[in-house]
Amino acid sequence: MQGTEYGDDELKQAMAEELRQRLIEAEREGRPLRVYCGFDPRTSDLHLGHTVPMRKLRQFQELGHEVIFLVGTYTSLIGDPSDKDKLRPQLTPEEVERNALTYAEQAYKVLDRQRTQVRFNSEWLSKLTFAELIKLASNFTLQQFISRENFRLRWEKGDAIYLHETFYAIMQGYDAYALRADVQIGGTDQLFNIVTAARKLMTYLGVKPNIGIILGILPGTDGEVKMSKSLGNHIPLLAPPADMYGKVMSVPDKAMGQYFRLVTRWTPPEIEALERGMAEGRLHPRDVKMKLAREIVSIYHSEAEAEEAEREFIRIFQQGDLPEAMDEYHAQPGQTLLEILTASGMVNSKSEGRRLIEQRGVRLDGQTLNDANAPFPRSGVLQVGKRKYLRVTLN
RNA sequence: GGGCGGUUACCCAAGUGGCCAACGGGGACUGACUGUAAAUCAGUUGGCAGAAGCCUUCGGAGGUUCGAAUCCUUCACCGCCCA
Repeated sequence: MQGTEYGDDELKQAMAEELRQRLIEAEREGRPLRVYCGFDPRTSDLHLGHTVPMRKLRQFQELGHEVIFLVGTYTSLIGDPSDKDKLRPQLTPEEVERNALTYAEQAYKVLDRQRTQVRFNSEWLSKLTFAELIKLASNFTLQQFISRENFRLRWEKGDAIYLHETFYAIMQGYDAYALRADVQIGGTDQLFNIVTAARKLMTYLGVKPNIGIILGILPGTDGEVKMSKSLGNHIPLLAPPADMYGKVMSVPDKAMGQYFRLVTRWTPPEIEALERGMAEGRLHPRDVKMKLAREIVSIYHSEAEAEEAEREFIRIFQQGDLPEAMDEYHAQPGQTLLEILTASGMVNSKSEGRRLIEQRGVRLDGQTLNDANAPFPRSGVLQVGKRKYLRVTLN
């Protein structure tokens, strides 16, 4: 149960106990547990946050259980209204299909391809009739929804809550029923959907309710809020090794514990040893974070690439050296600094370039440049801000 | 269906005829400090030019005015209250 977070000890114990019972039961029936987690294919760009439930699925897989990777195709067709007033364009079935495939492909960085069933919830949700929906919906009251924190806050703020948003819980509950799931995995934001909605509907429909495994939410690189692409605090799974390493290093110290538990392969005793080491001052947080970064890059790339990324990181940030690879730009004679900055895409506009120059953020081979309109002096490495480099050659 | 209120830059939000490219906060970016950070401090945050200045922006479209984010008309969307 590492990394779980029910926010309620009683619930946690009840779920742990029920899981134990279900395991015994399944054992007796000579079957594995059916474990699933749903994923939203609205985006195809997975990040570390997505891997948290996947990692838990993987553990079940390794213990020989049946794992279902459920793609929420039907949900995506409808379009998630949770971003209040922004109308999301509805995705076409083709787009959803395409996203789903690249999604699953990235998921196999964590999951065992051979032992993963991929299912799409449109399979059964598209066949539900209105009459069936009425019956399902009659299991819930408006009060239940309004008392959920995310709805309550919006309710109190006077923000719109659309009627069909309440369908989400019902749809998800029906997924669990359709799959006859023993266990459903999700983040704390899914607590209501998994524990309340799914269990209620499954019981109503006459099957054994699923057991919820509720995982903590991985904070983004800011260390504060949930990792998400739209907040720009995400670490994409497809990030190159050096970039991934650097992004992990930029995570504030206080969030390290959550990273240890949610996205590494480390065992609880190993994690405890690291934390104790830091608390007692024997281990430097920086070194521990470097170990963390190396671990994460190893998972998604390789041991060798992780070491390479680390060397690169040490060279650039700890020794102030230059990165090995950088973009090149061939300057024309007489071209000004400002022109080169914009033409090479180092800045978005001339105003931005001027601003950076004024702020002493533009350097050529370590020497600050301060004249935007002067012709570029010579070949060399142009650095903009902390981490943008460009090799400029001037004939 | 009726009455009222709202829609401002990446987000929240102030501004109710000129002093508005638009207060403040968050975020982001730059610099200092550092462990790469975080915290802190200083600065920047529409574009063109960088001297003055010009252009585009305050839900959409039109109008009034020397002049509009601010007034009027209309359309769209949202909220509240009443039915």
